[in-house]
Amino acid sequence: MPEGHTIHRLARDHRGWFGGRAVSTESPQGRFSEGAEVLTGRVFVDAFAHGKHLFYRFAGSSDADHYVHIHLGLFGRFRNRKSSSDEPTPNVRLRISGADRVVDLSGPTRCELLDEEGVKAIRDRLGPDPLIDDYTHEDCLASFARRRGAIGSVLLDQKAIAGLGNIFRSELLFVLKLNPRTPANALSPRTVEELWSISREWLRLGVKTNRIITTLPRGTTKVATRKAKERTHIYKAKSCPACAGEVSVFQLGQRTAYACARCQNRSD
DNA sequence: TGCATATGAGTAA
DNA sequence: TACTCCTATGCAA
Repeated sequence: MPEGHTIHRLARDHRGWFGGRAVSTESPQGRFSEGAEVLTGRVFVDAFAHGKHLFYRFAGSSDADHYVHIHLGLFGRFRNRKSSSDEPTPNVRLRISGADRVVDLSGPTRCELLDEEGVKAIRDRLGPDPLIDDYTHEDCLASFARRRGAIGSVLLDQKAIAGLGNIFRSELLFVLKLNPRTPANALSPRTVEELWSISREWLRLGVKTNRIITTLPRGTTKVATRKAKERTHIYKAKSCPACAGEVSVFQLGQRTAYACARCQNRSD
C-alpha cells in the first residue's frame, strides 16, 4: 500500500524498534545475501524516508556508514513477525531481527546497499516531500513552474513532488475542483499552496492512521472508523459524490485517473 | 480455484 | 510507448 505516508510510517516504526541497537539481517530469498552479510551485527543508526523511498543507516565499524535503499514499488510490503523463530516465507528479501522485533520485507522493486553518495544521488532526483519540514509550498510552486505537463501527470512525477500516488492524485484534483489536464505551470500560487497544504494534512493523517483518508473535514484530527468507500471521494467511485454525475475514468500519466467532468472544470 | 487487478518505476526503443 | 520486475488480494466461476 505504498504512497508516501506508508513509507514515512515504516521509517518511524523501524527507527523506534531498531534505532541505536545492533540487529541481525538475513535474506532468506537470497537476492540480498551480500547486503545482509555486510549489515548483520551492525548498529541500526536511523531510518528515514523521502517520498516513497525508505533508507536505513547502519554504523560502520572502522569504515564509512552503510545505507540501505528500499523502494516497495507496487508489490513490496513489510510484515511484522513475533520472533525470529517464525519461519520466513521463501520470498522474503530481507529480514531484520532486533531484540524484540522482527520485520520481513518481500517483493520490493529495490533493496540495495549504498554509501552516502548513493543516497544523495537518489534524493537529488526527488522533488519536495510534503512530509519533510525542510520543504515548503514555495519549493512546490517552483517545481511546478518548471513543468509543462498536465497537473494530473505532474502529481505522479516524483521529481516534481515526492510521495503522492494515484489515489491522492485523483482526490486532490477532486477537492480542488481542478481539471486534471490543466498544465501544472498554469496553476496560481494560491492553488499550489492549497494543494501543498492539503497534501501535508492527508499524508500526516495517513502516517497516523496507516490508511488513506481524504474525506475528513479540514483541520479535523479525530478519526471515526470509516468504511473503505467513505474514506475517499472520487477514486474508483461509480458516481460523483457532489453532483451524482458519472465519473470519467481515463489514463493519465500511465495510470488510471478518476474525475468528475462537471465538477472538476477549473483550469485556474 | 483461477484470473484480473493494484496505491510504482526503471529500461529499451 | 511497450515491456519488465514481482506479490497479494478480491471477486467471479
